Amino acid sequence: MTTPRERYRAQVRAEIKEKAWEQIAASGAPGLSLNAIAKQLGMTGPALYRYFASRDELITELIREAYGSLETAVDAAGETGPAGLAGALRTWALADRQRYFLMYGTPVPGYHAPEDTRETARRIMARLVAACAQAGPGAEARALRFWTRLHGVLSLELAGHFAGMDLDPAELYAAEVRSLEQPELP
Amino acid sequence: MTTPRERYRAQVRAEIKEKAWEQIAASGAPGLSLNAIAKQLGMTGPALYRYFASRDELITELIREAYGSLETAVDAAGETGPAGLAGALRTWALADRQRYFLMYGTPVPGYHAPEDTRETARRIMARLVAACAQAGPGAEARALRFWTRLHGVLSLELAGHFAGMDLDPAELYAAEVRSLEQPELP
DNA sequence: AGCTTCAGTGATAGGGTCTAACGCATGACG
DNA sequence: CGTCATGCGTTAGACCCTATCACTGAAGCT
Repeated sequence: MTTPRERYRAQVRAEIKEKAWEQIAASGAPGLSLNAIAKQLGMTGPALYRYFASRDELITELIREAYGSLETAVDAAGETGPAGLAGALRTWALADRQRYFLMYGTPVPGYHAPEDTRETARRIMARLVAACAQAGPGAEARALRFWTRLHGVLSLELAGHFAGMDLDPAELYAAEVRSLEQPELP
Repeated sequence: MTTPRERYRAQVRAEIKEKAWEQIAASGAPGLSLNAIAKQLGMTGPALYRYFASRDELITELIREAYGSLETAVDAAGETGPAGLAGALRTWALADRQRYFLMYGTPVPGYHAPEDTRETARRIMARLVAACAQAGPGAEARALRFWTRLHGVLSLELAGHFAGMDLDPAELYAAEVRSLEQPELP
């Protein structure tokens, strides 16, 4: 049973995170400003500290959400095999590139992700291994290659490094997916 | 012929960039502070604006330097073929991970790299294509795979995503290098 | 009805970027 | 060699930011 206070609190927390996502999409994580969020919600800056202990904690919470949403996206791909999973990953990433970079982008020296996101990461990896198991032997190694190769194409595409290169990122991505379906020579 | 003024100016600019690199290595690009740099050099914050028009311009200059240093690293690898080039890339990246992420990390929405760094990037890519040409047909496609696959492993390693996974990043990297040496099935 | 809890406020400290006006030394030049 | 302009570095200040603190007032609870 939730009290009215708790419901209100959850509501405001959700609104803060929503505005935070908008700001991050617009100007990246370093551009996120608690003051600006508060203003958008019609309150003053310090009020937000009722809901998040610090700016870092808010960002950590967003990272948590990002991991969670990737997990549900991967789960939703279900038993569609490696190719289906790869497709789901790409559409998920393209839906919000800054969300992708929040997880896989430039690390902040000294920052360590909380343990629960690392657990989520492990679960996602397990899903990946399971999907690769039905495509041949050596599921772990296959899943690892899957991850690194797709991340390679995806992160470069999302960062805009293919701009002006007369190249279709989707095709490049698809080619890597195909490369993962055939067995690797030692 | 350089005047004393010019020499002094170049010297101070170099010192600023040196301290900037130290700060970036220690706390990432968002943590770079002109005030802190000025203090380290024994002057006050505004003095730095004699040397760089803005914080962004200083960072842009560092990005330029990063591209330049990667180009010289790649050039130094010379005619050692794809494998040698891959090794040079990895040691260059490991030498300063934040430098790598300055080039290939999270992009800032709205920021566009200056044209000369894009030219440097093209030259580096040309080197890569040349190295791949001696390893078989389809040099461009091969070079592209080379780039995306190595970046995939390297960026995940540098960001610490392999931590606690009981896995040797160097071996993973080497495996990808091997994968690039064999011809790809369509 | 009274009391407690807590959301939101303004004030304040301390940091950042960046502009503007000002002293002052140094190099340039007649 | 003396004069003068160039330009380096300063302080002051505008305007951001995060974060803390004491306080007010309303809402919920007993």
